[in-house]
Amino acid sequence: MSYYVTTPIYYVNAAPHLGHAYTTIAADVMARHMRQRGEKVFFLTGTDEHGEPVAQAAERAGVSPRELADRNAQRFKDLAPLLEVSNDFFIRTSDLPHVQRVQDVLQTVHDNGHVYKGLYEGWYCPRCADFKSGTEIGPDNTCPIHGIPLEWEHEENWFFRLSEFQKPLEDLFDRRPDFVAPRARYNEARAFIDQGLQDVSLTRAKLTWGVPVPWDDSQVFYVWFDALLNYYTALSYADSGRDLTDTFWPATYHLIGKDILKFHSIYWPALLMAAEIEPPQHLYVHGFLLQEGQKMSKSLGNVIDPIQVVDTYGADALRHYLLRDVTFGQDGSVSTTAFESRYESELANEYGNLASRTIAMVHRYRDGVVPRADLDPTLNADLEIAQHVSALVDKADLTAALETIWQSVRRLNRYVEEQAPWQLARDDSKSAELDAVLRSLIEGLRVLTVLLHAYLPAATERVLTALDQPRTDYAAAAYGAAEGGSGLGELEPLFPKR
RNA sequence: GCCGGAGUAGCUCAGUCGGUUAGAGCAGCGGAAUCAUAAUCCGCGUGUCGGGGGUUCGAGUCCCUCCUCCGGCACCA
Repeated sequence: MSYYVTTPIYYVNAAPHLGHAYTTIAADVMARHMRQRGEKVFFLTGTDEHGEPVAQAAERAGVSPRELADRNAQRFKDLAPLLEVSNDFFIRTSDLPHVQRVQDVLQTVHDNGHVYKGLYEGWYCPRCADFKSGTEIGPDNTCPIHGIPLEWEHEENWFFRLSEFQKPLEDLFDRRPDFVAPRARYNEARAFIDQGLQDVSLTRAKLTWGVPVPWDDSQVFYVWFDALLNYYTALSYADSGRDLTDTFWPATYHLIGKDILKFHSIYWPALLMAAEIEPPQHLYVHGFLLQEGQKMSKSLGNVIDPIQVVDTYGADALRHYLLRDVTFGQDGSVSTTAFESRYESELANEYGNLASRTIAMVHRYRDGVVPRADLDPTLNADLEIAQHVSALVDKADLTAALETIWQSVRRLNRYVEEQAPWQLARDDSKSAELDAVLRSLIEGLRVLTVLLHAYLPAATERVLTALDQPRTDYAAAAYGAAEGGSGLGELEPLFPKR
């Protein structure tokens, strides 16, 4: 089966921050997990580069929009490897093949009769690259997000007949109750549809930094349509010379933040239907990371800097923290003290030290060779959790999946205390017992490490190397999948105390 | 105003179809152990499950109502 997961493309004008890292990490965990299961995976992230704000910033900087975009996109591109993120491609909406493909698709929408010419006017925020209405307009006609004055704009442009898709969208939502998750977000989108859809402006006349409208060269496409199409266009050129569209479309999961729900749950499927392309399978809407009860925002200056955290603690630590401390799908608070606490008590003390003590005991008591003994069956229930974990990841319940694994990490530490191998080692008549305990511990550690691999790619790699059991495929996550007899290497502390 | 979500131990949160004395982690206190990154393990909670009312043999879990916070939409401007 094929599995296609995407992050939103990040607007290139902003600097990468924890929120970007969060979504990207979550998508990466899903992608890595599915690869372990042998699925054919494609994982896409990238940057959204068109629109007025970039053009303006470029002008201020005295460079072309393209040059500015090149410079800023690089920061997002660099973030992925830093976070141990394994995206298969990084799309930029300024990529020529993307631009061409957007034109193709939207030409089809036009040719299918879903586009007409109309007059658009309203209050426009150049930084949002969007017209504003209703409560979106702050006091004295300012943008409530940016606080800057809105500009009254009116222009003739092309409209997309969104209203025609009222019924098709209702049908889509009726037919597929899991189209948008969590449920609360489904309801929210559904409510928006139920109140009646109005046509939306598809193009802009005043902009130059955008995808030109093929049937009207005085216009470019409104940046949102250009941006949404990235999920589809990327497949056509990501793998040079080969079109992956038939393999991976429709996308399995678009991960998005709740702020862009409307575009993804309404405009996007409607647009695809207008182009006679199948809508994606699932949208999964995660929450916001809050600090001291407030949404993180650069302007508030209260952001945990992911680059700094990775620098000090490593990418695994950040990945673990974000998916463990914040229930995926809900808003959650984050703080440096909570981060440090998770790092020390869970990564260093529980998992890291479990690996250290287990491997050390095999070295000390059995010269570093895992005994060929039977496994202790009392651990079966705690270690045969692979199916349960994968079922949770299928639902994008990444926090519950990690919690499930972690229960068993704790179980193994308890097992060490219960069995007290150091006492068995003092009594020659207990030698067989000690063999069984050590073998079971090593095997348990290995199973949990395979399961954790999607979350902690770097640390688990080191553990599996030390165990001389490099397999990470999902079948290897079965208790007993590895035989005894391996010679163990050394393992430096996985998560050293800071 | 309408719709949704949330309100559970000092903190962060689980509680599936209503059912045994309401749970976990963290923090705190006491203890055990010594394989390990002084890492682990055990023990210790008198919580008005936001308030009130109702249904039920039985409600954190269902219904009504009110309060607070968050979000979506609408209205006003």
